[in-house]
Amino acid sequence: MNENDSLIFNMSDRADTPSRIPFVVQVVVIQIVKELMDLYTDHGNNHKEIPLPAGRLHVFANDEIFASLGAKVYDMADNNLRIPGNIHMSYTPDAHVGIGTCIGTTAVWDMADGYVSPSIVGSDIGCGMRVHLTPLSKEDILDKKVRRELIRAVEKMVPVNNRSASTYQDIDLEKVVTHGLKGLPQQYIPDAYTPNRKTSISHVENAQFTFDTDYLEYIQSPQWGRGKKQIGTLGGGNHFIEFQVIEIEEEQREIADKWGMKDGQVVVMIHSGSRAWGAMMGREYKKDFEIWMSKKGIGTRDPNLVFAPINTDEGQRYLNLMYSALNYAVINRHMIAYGVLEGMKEVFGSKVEMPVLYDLMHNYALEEKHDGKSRLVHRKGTTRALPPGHSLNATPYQETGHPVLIPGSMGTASYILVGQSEGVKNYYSVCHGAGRIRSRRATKEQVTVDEFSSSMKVGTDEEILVNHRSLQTILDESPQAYKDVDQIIDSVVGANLATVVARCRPLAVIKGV
DNA sequence: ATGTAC
Repeated sequence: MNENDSLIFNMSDRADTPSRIPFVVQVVVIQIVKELMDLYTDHGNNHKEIPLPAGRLHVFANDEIFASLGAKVYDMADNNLRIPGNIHMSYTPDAHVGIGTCIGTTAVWDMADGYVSPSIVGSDIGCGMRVHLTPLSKEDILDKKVRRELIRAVEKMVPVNNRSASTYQDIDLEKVVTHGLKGLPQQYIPDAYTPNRKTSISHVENAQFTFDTDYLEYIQSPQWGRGKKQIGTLGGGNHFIEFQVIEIEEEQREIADKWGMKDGQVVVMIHSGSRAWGAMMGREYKKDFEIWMSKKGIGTRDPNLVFAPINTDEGQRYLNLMYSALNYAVINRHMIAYGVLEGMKEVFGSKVEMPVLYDLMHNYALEEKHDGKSRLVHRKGTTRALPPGHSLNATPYQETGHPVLIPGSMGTASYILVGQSEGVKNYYSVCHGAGRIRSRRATKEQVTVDEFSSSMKVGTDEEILVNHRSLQTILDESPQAYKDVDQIIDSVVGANLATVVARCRPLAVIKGV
């Protein structure tokens, strides 16, 4: 992609991010930023530092990806840097324009006197990834008939249509948003998730986020109904369930062994979030922040970017309720996986085990200790990648560091990485995926179904099977909508933020609508 | 991303 293309893309994205300042002024801003872009410092190892008018932006990208970033993403970073007291702001190579803040942003404030921004967390709070290992190898599901059967069996348990209701009526919503995985009935923490029942939830990043439950009183009654109805449902857009086959990276074979991963093994990768529960939170509390800002006379160049100090009623209400959405997202992925396990049992027999490898998020703000200080780390489309030995690692991963789950696109590859100690320079944040190069609308206009189906190898023995009769309905999720994931991985590996443990190629894909 | 918002 050349620079002109990226500029056109970013200009057309303006429609999604309306701004109250006149168009002419925006052009001037972009030109100022463009001049400053030439003044960036190159630290080497895919790490660039850009002196924007409002502060410094770190960019972790190889030269090719760096050259493809349009002016609009720098304009957005400049807006975000205007929030007082920012300590660190960065882009991972998958950075692209989002609402108020780019996807691919890591932004940090001190807990003591810092700010929180629902715009930097983004709309799908707690959205993230989960991977389960299976006892199957590629040969077991190469037959298309078997894969079709598997897709059908999973769809019986995991609703993929927007309005279909949860399979589970015996889950107490208040319990799970309060206690996370610990609030689930015991039968949903099956032995088959792990050889040892006791460890199954210690494998995930956070089994429970604690918060002041008095704030749950702010949740309106329709939300409780909707939340209950959507437990264990997939959602639409980029959310998916994939059956993938893994190839271990030679140099990391030792870690792969410890994680129980083998060459040619089939794994289940899940991408989903907090559904309507978290979406409501973002919408509802954005209003709170707007009122706070107008009371204080604080304006922004982008009305979609709202923020308030952590130590305000508004900040506290948002943070506490955001944690309920993180709990929702984790149990939602857990229950999706439970549905997949039931589907697997139907096809491969009741003895199938499906241990969870890991579950982690890429949209949230979390209090973390850095340099001995408590800081609020916002990750909007970035993934935490803790290095070996870091004390925040989940118990089974203390020694190795935890698996970092990075989806590609449905026609390419996904990756499992592990963090590096040098990642401290970016608050241990890496990319969250390939990142879009085209908006949904632009993809539908520019990519044909033929191009899409040829990248899915339709009609060949290597065909990646999809649960949709026609690819037309999910055209905006075609591989052509995304950056080249190999370039993204090359960027973070070259920046010494993480290394590759395994490459995962899709064999079957389940998408929502 | 979202029973796609006012």
